[in-house]
Amino acid sequence: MTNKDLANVIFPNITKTIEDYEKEYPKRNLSDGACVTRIAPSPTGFMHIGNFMQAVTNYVIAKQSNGIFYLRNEDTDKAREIEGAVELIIKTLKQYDMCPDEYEADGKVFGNYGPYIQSERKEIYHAFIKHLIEIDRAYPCFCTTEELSEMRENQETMKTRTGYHGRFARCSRLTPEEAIEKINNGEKYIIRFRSNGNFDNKFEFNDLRQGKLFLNENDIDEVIMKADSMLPTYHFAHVVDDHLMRTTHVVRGEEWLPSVPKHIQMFEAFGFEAPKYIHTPLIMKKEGESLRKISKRKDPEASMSYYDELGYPTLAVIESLMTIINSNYEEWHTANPDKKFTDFEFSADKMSTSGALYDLMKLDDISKNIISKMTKDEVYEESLKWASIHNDSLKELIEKDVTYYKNILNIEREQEKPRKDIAKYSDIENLIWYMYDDIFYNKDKEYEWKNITDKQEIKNILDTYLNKYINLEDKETWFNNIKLMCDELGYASNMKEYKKNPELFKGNVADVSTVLRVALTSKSMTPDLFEIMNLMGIDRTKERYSKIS
RNA sequence: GGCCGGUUGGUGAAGCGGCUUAACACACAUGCCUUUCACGCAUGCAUUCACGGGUCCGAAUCCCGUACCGGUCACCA
Repeated sequence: MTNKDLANVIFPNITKTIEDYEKEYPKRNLSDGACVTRIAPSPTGFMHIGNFMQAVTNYVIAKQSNGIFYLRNEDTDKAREIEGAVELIIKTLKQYDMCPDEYEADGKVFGNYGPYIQSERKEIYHAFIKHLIEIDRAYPCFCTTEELSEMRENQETMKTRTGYHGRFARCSRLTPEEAIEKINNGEKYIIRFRSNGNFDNKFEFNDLRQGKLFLNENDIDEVIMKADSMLPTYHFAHVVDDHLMRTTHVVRGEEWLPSVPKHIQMFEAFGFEAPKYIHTPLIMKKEGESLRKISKRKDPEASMSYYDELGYPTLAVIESLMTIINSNYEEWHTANPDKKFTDFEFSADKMSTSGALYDLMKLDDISKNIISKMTKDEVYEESLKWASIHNDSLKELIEKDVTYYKNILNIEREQEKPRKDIAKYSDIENLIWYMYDDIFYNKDKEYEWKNITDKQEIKNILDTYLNKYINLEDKETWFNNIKLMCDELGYASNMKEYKKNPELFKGNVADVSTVLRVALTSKSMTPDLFEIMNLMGIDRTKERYSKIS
């Protein structure tokens, strides 16, 4: 009996050959230099910011080379699969305007290189495994879990390298006859790849980010097909899928680097060219003195839903990630303010080498800049979209009077140097509530008086203002009136003079303005007072001032 | 423990043997401008690149060792 017989015993119904599949999934017809990238999540839960960062990287590489960015659902671990996980990832990608060119969802396949769900590719994997068995590069292994862990313990006490290799690889020495007999006896088995490597040999591997690396050859006979589901392990699926789907660049987490020798070996066994690899740093978080991987349980910001809930513009999240992906992104962006992030020339070797700390402050800064450059209509639309899902009271506020809301947003906006106070849509409510009378009068608030706190003096300023000086014609007249009032009441209307001889005055025009501001809004920090007063109108201003006592 | 990688300010980092008295950005501080805050502008913030040794006329940059940090060693991806 031969390996061919063995292969037929294991896969009696597999008739397609790997050549058939080669023809079915031919090399993609793309322009020179076009990159085919992918995001290959396993559907085990939420969308992690690290996965998302890889998605952004893949997306940028594909888009800027006129290539293809596709999504492959790696659902070979049925035990860990969580329903709806991939749908969430696709939804997130679409939300961020990074929809894959090819993917599969809701029973529909988009693209010619599918299925894009691994559990639907079983037959393909089987054909490839069958081929390996035929050429004696794979074999069934009948070792039980118990035997394997016993072996491991032995290896540990003997202080030898653990794993199924060399003389420890018992089943690798089974003849086809023996193997077939065991199978016929109903013994459970898995399929292992037959390594031809020598751990003491090094080979050169070129990672596009890390550069030249010298890695030990793999000598472990890795499991390539699992017993119960007959589905492939990650390693094998990676080799088959990325070849058949004609992936040119694999961007994946650094945690995969140690298994590169296995993957290279498998590509070689088939005579396939391996893709180019970019192993990306993990996103880290500082905890006390030490760094650790950003974690789903401890760090809410690890989940993409965090940014959604707080209402960060999608572009802000992407750009903040871009600054980690390539730290020269920011400089490029200031030099090319009108270009899209996909136009940025990504270079793998500029990726950071150590684990990046995700900086929420930086995100806020980027986000403030982005929102400040939006028109009032854009902010209105985006904030309403956000509020409709995440904040009922803001939604109500907006819809009560859309024009008024837009006018509020427009204070110090749509000008050359716009105000930057909104980092995320969830900030808005707290920034504008005092513009609404029903909230203003019902809210339990404190007036943030500054230098002038004497009730009598405040009353005096407000009364004088209301009686003689209130004027909303234009900003200049308005402010001139305030200055005139300052002169009358003994406050300095000119800051320079005040600074020269502060003792000559009761205070200055800034102090007086602050009183007018706080009395109107209760806050010492607001956008331009004239515009606020103008928006509210004289009657509402009088009303609010009259409530101060 | 084996293998691989990393270590530049509060943070992200640039630099890859002389152009560095270590870029840029965030944060922070101060000043200016200003009706406050913010915006904007200006200035300051690592005499030093984990530590020790070596190579060299010259090192953050190359080599060796030490320490620390991270990844990985599953029928998980």
